Amino acid sequence: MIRTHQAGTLRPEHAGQQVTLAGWVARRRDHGGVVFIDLRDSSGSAQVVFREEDDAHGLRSEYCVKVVGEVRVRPEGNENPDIPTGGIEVVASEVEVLSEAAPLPFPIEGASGVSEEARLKYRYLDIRRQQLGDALRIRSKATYLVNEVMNERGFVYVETPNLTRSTPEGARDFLVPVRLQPGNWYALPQSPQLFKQLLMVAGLERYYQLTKCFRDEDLRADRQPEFTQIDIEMSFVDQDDVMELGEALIGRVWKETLGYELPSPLPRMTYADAMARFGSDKPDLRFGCELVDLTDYFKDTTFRVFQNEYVGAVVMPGGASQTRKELDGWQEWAKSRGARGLAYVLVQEDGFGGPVAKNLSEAETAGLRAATGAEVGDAIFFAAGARHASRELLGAARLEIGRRKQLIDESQWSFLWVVDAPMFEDDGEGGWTAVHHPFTGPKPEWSDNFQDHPGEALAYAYDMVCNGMEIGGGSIRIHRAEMQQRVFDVLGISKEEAESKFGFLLEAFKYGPPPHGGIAYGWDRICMLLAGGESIRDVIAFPKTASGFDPLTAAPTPITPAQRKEAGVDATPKA
RNA sequence: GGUCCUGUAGAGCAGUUUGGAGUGCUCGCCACCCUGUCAAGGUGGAGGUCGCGGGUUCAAGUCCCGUCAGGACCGCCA
Repeated sequence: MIRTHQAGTLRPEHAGQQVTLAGWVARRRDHGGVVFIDLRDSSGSAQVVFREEDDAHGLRSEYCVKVVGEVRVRPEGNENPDIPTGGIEVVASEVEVLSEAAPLPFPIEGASGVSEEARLKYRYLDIRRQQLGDALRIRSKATYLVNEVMNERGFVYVETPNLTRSTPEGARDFLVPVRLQPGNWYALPQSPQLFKQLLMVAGLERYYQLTKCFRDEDLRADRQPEFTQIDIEMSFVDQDDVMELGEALIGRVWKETLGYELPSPLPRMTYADAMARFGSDKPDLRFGCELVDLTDYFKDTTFRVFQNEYVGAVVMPGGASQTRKELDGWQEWAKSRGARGLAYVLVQEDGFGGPVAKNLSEAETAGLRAATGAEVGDAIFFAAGARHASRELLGAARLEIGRRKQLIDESQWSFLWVVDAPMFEDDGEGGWTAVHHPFTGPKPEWSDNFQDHPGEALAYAYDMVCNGMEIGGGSIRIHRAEMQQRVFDVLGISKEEAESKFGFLLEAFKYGPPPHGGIAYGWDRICMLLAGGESIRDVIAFPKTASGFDPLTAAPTPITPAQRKEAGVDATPKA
């Protein structure tokens, strides 16, 4: 090794030792006769002192240097209690510049306000900064913990292919041309879903993998075109078994990275409750402002807007003092979400304000505060219309209220399971579509008759939710051909279609498939939560921008005509 | 596909409402001074395609149109 010690590990007990350090010039304080350099390596940093004759004036930020010197306790009064190595300094006797650094595109030390574009282009410098470096270290630590827990529990780590076949359902596939078979294409997996079920047929019983998944959809703060899942599948299990494992896994990760003890067992909420109370299938329980169902309350109303399948409300504490501009802003906000607007009343000392108030009868206004729990000074937002859409609107309004009024306690963790989601939802064209995926089983009580009531049947599925974010989701799968056929029937998938899309899975299920179920956790999102990031880009070493561009490598790039020809991009597949 | 925000020196910003000389701030960079700092300090200096293209105007960073890039959201993401 070039060095004998790591800078961040030096303490007063090292005093008197001759050490060799290697790292980067973090900060320099040049006093002419004496020069201080903070030498940083992956362990932290330590102050190195040079005297005039050492000629350290030429050292610049982020030069990579080797320093030989003696550790000593700092002179009386010069200790810095704010840093771990503040009790000592290294008196340099020798310095070697291992490599120089050009002027930096942004500071490594100090100020954090740098555009993400610049940070991505010089990602290696961004990672040199403490925040991102720490985030990647937390991610690494958490990854080891996952492997530890899964190993302890007897899971078999299996790698599944990244070059596989396109399955038409779900997200858009990334496609890869195949030179050896011009005109034929691989797809990158959206998840190893079918493979892990095959591994259950294969008798492995317990499978897991930290695996990349690929989906060619528009990006968001919590979505990248390639992302990582902890993919898990288990045989001979019930829902409770998968949930127990998940709690143990996530609990261990939170405990050993953040020292936070997960409540055990985690609270469970049904999908129906979550929608009714929070207008979301992934409720953030860190604050109140629950939705109020006023459908009954307004059942005899003369106000036509409220003569609807569903009328609900959410209260904004202190919302009555909003300016006209702010209240108009809510209308714009609602319209941007595809709603007509967001009716509201303001609860004032002398009655109700706002344009909707005059449409309500005396009897309706009289009980409104009691019905909604609103206090003087609050605003009440209403949504009326189709039940599901109205609740989603109110749920989104609730989150917006939480943000604007800073009701969310960011120091809290709110974990829960959301269970009993519907199996199917209206596809808007008179048919049904799978809420989870077509291999998700019904809850046991629906196993015989889900096909007769597709709108009501509940899936044997579960989502783990943390702070209003879905961090994992799974289900108990169908393992009987007869039941799978009934699901395909509901979804309008013909035998031929099923055969062509999932034939290999159905074939496998002829050979004694065990009952099985599993779950997949969104690893980037989990690491983002652990690292306190605002975007999964904050925990990914080399992420892409919202348009799928990588500013560092400038990928994607055009291909040459020769590459195009060789790859067989334009070839017609043989019949 | 849609809505909104942003783009000014290497970084972060102000200036754009009300058009008038690239006007300014903090940091960084370069030179010099400086023997106890730790966001060191001082003096001086360099550094600009105001994202790009077009238009209006005597005059555009500023107004208009288009476009590109980044970000947030809606659609989408079984």
